Amino acid sequence: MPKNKTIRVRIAPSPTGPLHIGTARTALFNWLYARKHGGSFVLRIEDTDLERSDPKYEKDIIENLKWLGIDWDEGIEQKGYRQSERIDTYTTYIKMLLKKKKAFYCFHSQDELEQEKQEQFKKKLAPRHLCDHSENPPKSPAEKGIIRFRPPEKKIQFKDLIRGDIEFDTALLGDMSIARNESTPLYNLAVAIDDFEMNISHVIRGEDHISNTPKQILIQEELGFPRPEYAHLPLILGEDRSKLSKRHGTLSISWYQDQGYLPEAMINFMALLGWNPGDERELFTRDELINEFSLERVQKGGAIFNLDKLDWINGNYIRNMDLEKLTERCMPFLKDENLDKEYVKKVVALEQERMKKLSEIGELADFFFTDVLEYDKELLRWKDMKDEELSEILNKLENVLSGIDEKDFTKENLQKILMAEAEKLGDKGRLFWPLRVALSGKKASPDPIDIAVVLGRKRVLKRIKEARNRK
RNA sequence: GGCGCCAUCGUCUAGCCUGGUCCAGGACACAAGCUUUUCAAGCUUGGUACAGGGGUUCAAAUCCCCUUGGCGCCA
Repeated sequence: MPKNKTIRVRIAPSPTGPLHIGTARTALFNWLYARKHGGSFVLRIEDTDLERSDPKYEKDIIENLKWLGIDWDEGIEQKGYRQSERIDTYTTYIKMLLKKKKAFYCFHSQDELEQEKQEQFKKKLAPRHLCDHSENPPKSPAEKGIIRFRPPEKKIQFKDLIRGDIEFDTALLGDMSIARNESTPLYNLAVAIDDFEMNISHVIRGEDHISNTPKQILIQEELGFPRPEYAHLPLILGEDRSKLSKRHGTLSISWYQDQGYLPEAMINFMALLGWNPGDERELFTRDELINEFSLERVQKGGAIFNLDKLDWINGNYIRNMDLEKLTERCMPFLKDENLDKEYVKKVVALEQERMKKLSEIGELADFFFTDVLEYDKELLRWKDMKDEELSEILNKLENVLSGIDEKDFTKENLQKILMAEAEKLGDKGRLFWPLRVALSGKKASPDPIDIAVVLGRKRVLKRIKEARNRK
C-alpha cells in the first residue's frame, strides 16, 4: 500500500438508467478500498450525454447507493461533480490541445469511416482511422467535424493491480476521437481530465475498460498528468455469460430493494462476486468486509450472479436479525398500513426463519391479516383420514379450545392440553394437521399452536367452526 | 476482423505466484436420511469439476507453448 500517497477512488456512473448491479458492485469495491485505507471515495456523475441522461436516473443512483450504505466523501452535493458542470474545464483543455496542434478536426463522414473500416476488415487489419485532415483539412467540410488525437507510436505498458502487466501497441489505435467539439469531450478525454482534476489515485473499474486504459494513459501523458493505479474488476455476467446489460432485466438495485432483499445481504453478496477472503467464511458484516478486503484477492474471471445464493444469504440475514428491526422492515411489505406493530411483530417472529426475502411475508402470513380463508376442504384431511374422523377431530378441537379461558390461551397451556389430546390419537398429525389447515388454510405454516396464540381464542374458534362447516 | 482479458463441480469459488500434503477443499442448488404435526431451519450423507493437446520435471490444477472456447473494447 502506498503510504505517502493519499488514496482517492471514484465511481462515475452515467444517469442513463437506474443503478445497475454491476455499477453498484464497482462502487462497493471502490468504497471498500477507500474505507480500508482511510482514503476518500468520490462520486462523480457522467452526464455529458445529454440526450440519454435523465435526472430521474441520477436520483435512482443516489438513492440506491445510500440504501446500500455506500457513502461518499465528495460528490454531487458540491458543484463540479457532474460532468455537465465542468464544461469550462474541458473546453480549456480541448482548446489547448487544438492550439498545440496535438488535436485536430477530422471531417470524415460516418460513411467514409465505415467504408475505411470495412476495407480494413477485409484485409484483416486493425480497425482504426488514419486521418489525413490533420495536415490538410478540406476546404468546405461536408459535416461538422470531430476532434481527434494522434497518439505517438509506442508500446503502452501499465500494471493492473489485479491482472499484472498489460501491454498495448498504440499504432493499432489510429487517430482516436477525443471530443465532439470544443466543449464536449468524449469519454476517454473526460475521464483523463476528471481523474486528474479530482486527484484520483486508484482507478478501480470493470474489465470492460481495459482497452480504454491505454487511450487514457496517452491523453494523460500528453497533458502531463500523473498516471493513477489501475485495477480492473471481473465483470458480472448474465446467465448466458454475456455482459449484463439492460436487456437482462432484473438488474437494477431498486428491483432488489422492492423484492425485499436487505442492503447488508446485497453488499455481502456483491462482495463475494469476484472476491473472497481466502478462507471458508461467506457471511460478513460491513466492517468485516472493510477489514478483510484486498485487491490482491479479487478474481480475474467473470462471475455469473445467481439468485439462489443471494436468497440464501438474505435468508441468513433475516434469521439473524433483531425481531424489532425485522418487523420494521417488513411493515412496508404488508399491504395494510394501519396494522398494529405489536401484532405484526408476533407474526414476523413466527415467519422469520421461513423468509428468504421480506416480500414473502405477505404471502407467507396472509392468514394472519384476513378473516376469509380460502382453501379446499380436502386439505383438512390428514393422510387417509375418513370424513367422520375429521369432523370428530374438529369437534374435539372446538370443545377443548372453547374450554380454555381467554387468559389461559397461552403457548404453554395449549401445548400441554393439545399434546395430551394428540398423543391419545397415536399419530399427532391427526390432530395438528386439521388444526393447522383450519387456522392457516395452508399446507405449510408455522406450528399451529403458535398460530393459535397469535390469532387469539376468539378467532381460533371461529376458524375451527368454519372448517367444520366446510364438511 | 484487429487487439486485449479470461478459463477448477450446474453456479460462486479455495488451491496456482512460492510445483509434491489435491485420485482437488468449501458454499449455493440438487438428492437421500435424521428430526418432526406440515413447511422452514438444523444436522448427516451423496453425486458432479482442473477445456484439449504438447512440453519442462522424479512429480503439474499449479511453470512454458499451442489450440479451442468465452467475454470485452474498437463507429
